[in-house]
Amino acid sequence: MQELPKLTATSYIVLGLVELAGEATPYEMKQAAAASLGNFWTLQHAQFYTEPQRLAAAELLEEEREQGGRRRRRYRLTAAGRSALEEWRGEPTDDLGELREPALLKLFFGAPPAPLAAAQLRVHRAKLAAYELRREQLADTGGPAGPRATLEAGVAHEHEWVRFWSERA
Amino acid sequence: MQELPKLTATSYIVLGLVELAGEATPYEMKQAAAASLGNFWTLQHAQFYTEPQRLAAAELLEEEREQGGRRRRRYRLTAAGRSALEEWRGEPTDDLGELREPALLKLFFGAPPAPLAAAQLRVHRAKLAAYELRREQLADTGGPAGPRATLEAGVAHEHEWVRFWSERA
DNA sequence: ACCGTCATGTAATCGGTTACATGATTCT
DNA sequence: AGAATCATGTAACCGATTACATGACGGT
Repeated sequence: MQELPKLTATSYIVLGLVELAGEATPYEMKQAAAASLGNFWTLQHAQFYTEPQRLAAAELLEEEREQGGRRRRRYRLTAAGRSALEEWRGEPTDDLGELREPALLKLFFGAPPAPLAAAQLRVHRAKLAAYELRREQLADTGGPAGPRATLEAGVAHEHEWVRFWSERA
Repeated sequence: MQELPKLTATSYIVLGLVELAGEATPYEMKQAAAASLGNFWTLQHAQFYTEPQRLAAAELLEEEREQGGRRRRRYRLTAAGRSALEEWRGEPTDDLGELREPALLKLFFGAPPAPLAAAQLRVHRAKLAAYELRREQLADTGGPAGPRATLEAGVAHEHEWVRFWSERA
C-alpha cells in the first residue's frame, strides 16, 4: 500500500460517491453531489478533478482513462479504498460542526436585525419549500435511509432559521 | 487608499473584534473570540497573526509595535477600516451557510445511525448545557444584543440536534 | 454553419492548517 | 532552580477557490 496523505471530508465524499455509482467520472460525481449531498455540504467543481487524483495516487481509487474522444478519467474503488471508506463510516464521530452563518456573523457584530431578517427569511423560506417538496417526492420510503435522514435534518434546521429570523423581522 | 485584497469572513471577524476592543494584540483577539464568537465560528490562532498583517497592508488596520519586551503588535482601526466594517455590517446578506456536520456526512453515506447518535447526543447535550448556563448568566439583558441573539440561535440549533439524534438512538 | 450552453479539464493563487520554536510566568 | 504551562510568533505545506481554456453537442 502507498502513503496515505491524510484523508479529509472531501476525500470521503469522493469515495462515497464513487461507491454509490460503482464508477464515475469527475463530472458525474459533481452531478450526483448536487442532488442531495449538496444541500448541506458542497464542493467546488475543481475538487472533483484534483481530489480523485490524490486518491488515485494513494491507491484508494483506480483511474482508467478513455482512449480518444474526451479522454475522460473514470474512477473505481480499489479494495483499499473500499475499506478506508468502511472504516470511516463505521467509526462514530464526536466532532461538532459549526453554524458559520454569514448572517449570524453580521448580527453578532451589531448589524441591524430587521433588514438582515428580511433577506434571510426570503432565502430560508425558499430553501425550506424546496426541501419539503423533495421530501414529498421521496414519499417517506423512497431511496436509502442516509439521504432521507439528512433531508430531515435540513428541513428541521431550516424551520429553525425561519423561526429565528421571524422573531427579528 | 491601498489595494483591497478581497475581504473574507475572517477579515471582518478581525475588524469586528478590534472595533469592540478599541485596540488589540493578536492574542487578545483570540481570547475575545473564544468567549462567544467561538461558539459558532472559530479561527485558527495563527490567523490572528497573519490576517491583521494583511489588513494592515491594506491600511484597514494600523499596526504599532512595542519596543522591547515581547515586541507585541497592537492593532487599531483606521478610518478606512472602520468604514469597511460598517459597510459590511450595513449590507444584509442572502448568503446561506451550510450544515457541514461531519456526523451528517457519515449518516448520508450509510453509517449505522445508533452509534453515531450515541456519540453525537453526548456532545450536543454538553454543548446545549453550556449554552443554557451562559444564557442564564447573561440574564436576558446583559451585554450587547448581537452576541445574545447568536447565543439564542446556538441554543435553538443544539436543541434541534438533540431531537434529531434522539430519534435515531 | 453558427451560436450558446454544457462538459471537461488545468494552472495559479491564496487562505487556512499544522508544525515548529522560543519567551514569560507560575508553581513546587 | 527546574518543570510545566501559558503566551507569542513564524514558516512551510496543502487544500480550496478562482480563473482560464477548450471540446462537444443541440438547436435554429
